[in-house]
Amino acid sequence: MCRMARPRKPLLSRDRIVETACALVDAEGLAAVSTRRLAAELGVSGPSLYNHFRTKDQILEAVADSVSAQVDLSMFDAADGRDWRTALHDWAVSYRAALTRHPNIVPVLARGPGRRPAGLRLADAMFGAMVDAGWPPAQATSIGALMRYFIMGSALGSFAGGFVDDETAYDPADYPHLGQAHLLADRQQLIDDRAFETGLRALLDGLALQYEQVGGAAGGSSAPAVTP
Amino acid sequence: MCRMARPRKPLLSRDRIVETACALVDAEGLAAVSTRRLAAELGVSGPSLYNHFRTKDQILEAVADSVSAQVDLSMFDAADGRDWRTALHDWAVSYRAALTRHPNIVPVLARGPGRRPAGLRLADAMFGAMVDAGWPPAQATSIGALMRYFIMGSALGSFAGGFVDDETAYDPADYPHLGQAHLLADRQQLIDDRAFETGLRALLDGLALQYEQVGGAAGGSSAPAVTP
DNA sequence: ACCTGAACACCGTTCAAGT
DNA sequence: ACCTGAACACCGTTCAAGT
Repeated sequence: MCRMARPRKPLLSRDRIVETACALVDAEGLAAVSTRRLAAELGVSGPSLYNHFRTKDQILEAVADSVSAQVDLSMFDAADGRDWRTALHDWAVSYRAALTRHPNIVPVLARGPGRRPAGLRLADAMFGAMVDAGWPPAQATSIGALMRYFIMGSALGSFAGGFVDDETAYDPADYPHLGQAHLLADRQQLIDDRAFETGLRALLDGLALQYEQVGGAAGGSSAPAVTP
Repeated sequence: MCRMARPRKPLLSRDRIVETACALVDAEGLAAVSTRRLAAELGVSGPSLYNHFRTKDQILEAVADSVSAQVDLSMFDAADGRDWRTALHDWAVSYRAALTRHPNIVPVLARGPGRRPAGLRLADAMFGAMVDAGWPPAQATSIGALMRYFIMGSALGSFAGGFVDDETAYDPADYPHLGQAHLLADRQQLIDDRAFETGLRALLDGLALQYEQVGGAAGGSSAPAVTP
């Protein structure tokens, strides 16, 4: 039919692999991703993937990075150091929202940014914003770390979902205070949302206290800097 | 030589399997634990394990629970509700210490207590102590959850170790604030320790603020209770 | 350049067989 | 009761072969 020799389009691309892998992880979990299964989902045979990624792990890393890329960083743009608290809050909420949209990939994200570009952009933006806001670099590093602990921990496993949804699971003789624990599974999202908000507020309140002691405001962009 | 027919001791026991599995996880990571490898370490063949555990996952659950059992809970014994802050601090430190002694099993622990006895004892003790200290049950649940987020997150992956130890890894053109990030890998433990202490202090400071608002002290054992 | 089938050295788990 | 070898249906990855 067609006389012109047109180049056949490749069946696969990195983007298509990452998208399909992400959908598979979301739908069936990390364990469901085998190279053969993923390839089948893409309509090719297993080894084909190795033309586009060096290992299966790099596919998962790419999925993780695509999730990191969904985190809003625009709150750090306003170079006004005075509002570090609001920025940190909004960033944390956006970060957690991205993770809870794809909870099954969190264990991969939790390994750290490594060489993943979106993960590094995220770390860079928040560290820079804290330093601009007047936090000493060592403290800004601590804030980056502790926010990460809290956010990853909150997304890694539901607290409520960690209990079994079975009335008879927790004998009051063994665990006198866990009588209602099996109910947690029901209201998972509500309980985890509330705990996250409570913890985030406590964290920010506590950091604000430390910010006063460190005299952070002096380093902000709206005041003369005292540190180099 | 021996005339008496003495019953031959079984080669395996649940305890010996758990101990060996824990040592293997510590030394070589979760990925190194296959039933065949673990069995070889124990001097038996792979399928033998199934006489003592129903699945490989249950072996890992048992390892995780043995780590939970190392967490000190004695600070919750003193039924004196007034010192919830100190108790919570000491508990968090002991919890994290247990996890960082066995970091490779943390992903399993992070799935939640489920039906693991030591994990449930831990949740029960801390929830009970917070309620005794005057926290309303819903708030005590939030505290249990948010402490868990923070502690698990801090143990799950080193923040510092999540960066690559390579001077050329982070181009300042791409990541203007990550110039020193490759140094983090060097001082991993120091940086993570400091971030944990900073975060824990902030969390407790923030919770103390909320405790005042909730009028928590009124429910403590040293004052007349106002709630049923 | 990109995809394939065959192959290698592994997996977790089951089961009939031994003691 | 507890351990074994053989077997099943899988893995991730390599590689020579095709286009």
